[in-house]
Amino acid sequence: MAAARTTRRNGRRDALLQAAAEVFFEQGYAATSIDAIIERAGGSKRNIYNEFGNKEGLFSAIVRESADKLLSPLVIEEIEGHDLRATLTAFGRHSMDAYMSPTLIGIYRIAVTEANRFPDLVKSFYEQGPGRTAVRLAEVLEAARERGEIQADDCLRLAGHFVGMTRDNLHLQVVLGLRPPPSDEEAREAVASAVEIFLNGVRRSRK
Amino acid sequence: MAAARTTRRNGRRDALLQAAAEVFFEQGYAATSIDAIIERAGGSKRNIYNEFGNKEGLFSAIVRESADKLLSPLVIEEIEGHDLRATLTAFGRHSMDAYMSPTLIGIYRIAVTEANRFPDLVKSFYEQGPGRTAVRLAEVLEAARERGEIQADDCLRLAGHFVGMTRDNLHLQVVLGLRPPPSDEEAREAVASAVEIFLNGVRRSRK
DNA sequence: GGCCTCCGGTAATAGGCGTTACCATTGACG
DNA sequence: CGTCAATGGTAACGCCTATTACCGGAGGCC
Repeated sequence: MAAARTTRRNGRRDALLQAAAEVFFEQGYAATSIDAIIERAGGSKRNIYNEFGNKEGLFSAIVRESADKLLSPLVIEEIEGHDLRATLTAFGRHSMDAYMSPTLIGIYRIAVTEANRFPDLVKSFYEQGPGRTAVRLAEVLEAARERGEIQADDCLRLAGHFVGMTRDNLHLQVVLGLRPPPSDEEAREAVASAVEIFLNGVRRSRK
Repeated sequence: MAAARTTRRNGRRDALLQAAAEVFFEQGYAATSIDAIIERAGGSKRNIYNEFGNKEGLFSAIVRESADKLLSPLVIEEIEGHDLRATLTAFGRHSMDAYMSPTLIGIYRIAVTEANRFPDLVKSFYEQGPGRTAVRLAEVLEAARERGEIQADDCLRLAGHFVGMTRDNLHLQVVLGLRPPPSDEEAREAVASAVEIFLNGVRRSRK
């Protein structure tokens, strides 16, 4: 059967993706050479060109597959049902973990510079990630608004404020390589503080 | 006198910086060729190598000089003296204008990808820009805390929350090229909304 | 005006890049 | 066991890049 050949091929495919991701995230797209990837993955360039067609194809595959892997739990997971504070806290923690993961930091770094080269890729990355997160959170807030727990004009804007508050300067510093990702403890504190301010800020008593 | 020669030289220097900035911000560091810069600026490569030594020197000069130009008003300007709402609003508007300016967006894009190549440059960029902004805002908040207007544990963290809230997903979308910088009207609304939530959130009455 | 220094344009150098042509090898299949 | 298609390694190609060697000319200085 051809199955053996196929699984070996998939293993090699994964190894290539893994190695390529490392180099791309370290060096950026333009500064990464196919040779450098092969040096890390073993084998020969022919592997890459057989599997992904060219450099752009390889990079697209990386972004698509790692974004899928990292972002889908954020959407699927059901974090409603508790009170708003618990929901926001869980939400904040999940999105913080996702955004600070080395893979997403790497993708973010390249997405930012190569937005011109890969506009579609970047667009779908945003919509599956931060965009969808904000929309999802806006729905939660909308429900709370209907229950009379909070006061709000524009729930989507509010959602943006919340995720912005959790991102903070932390994300910026990590992305710029000025500090390592936060520990669990730091993440917990940052989210708790943001939740507190946010809840107070949008409480029904508001002006 | 050698003055004529010197001013002509400075004019050329500025033209080079200007053209180089455009290309760097459009294409990224690695993908930008010296030839492309010269094509836009006129003259010959020798100009660049005489003036800046090499590609890295040119890029460093761009970042240093435009960061100076854009960020210093944010620090020097005295926006205290009014009540906290007015101060926060002015602060939010100024920082939003700065962060959304094409130049700073361009620098940000490259800083993110080339953090490995220019660690010192990136560090000083952060410290002169977002870092100093947060520290400055923290002082303002600290004063308000001492006056009993707000309740707070960690004013620096609070300051981070505020700037994060104004950055929102807006900054992300602009940086990814998914939308143009906000109009004055949009900026005004976003800042007003953030100020409102923030003020409510940290008000003395807080729990 | 003559000298001399500095500046800027041209073209060369040396290396690196993505991509592909070519060939040896391998492993499935009858 | 022989055939054949797919696979993967090597080396080459053509292009592009940062950097510099060289040289002609312009402008300050005496």
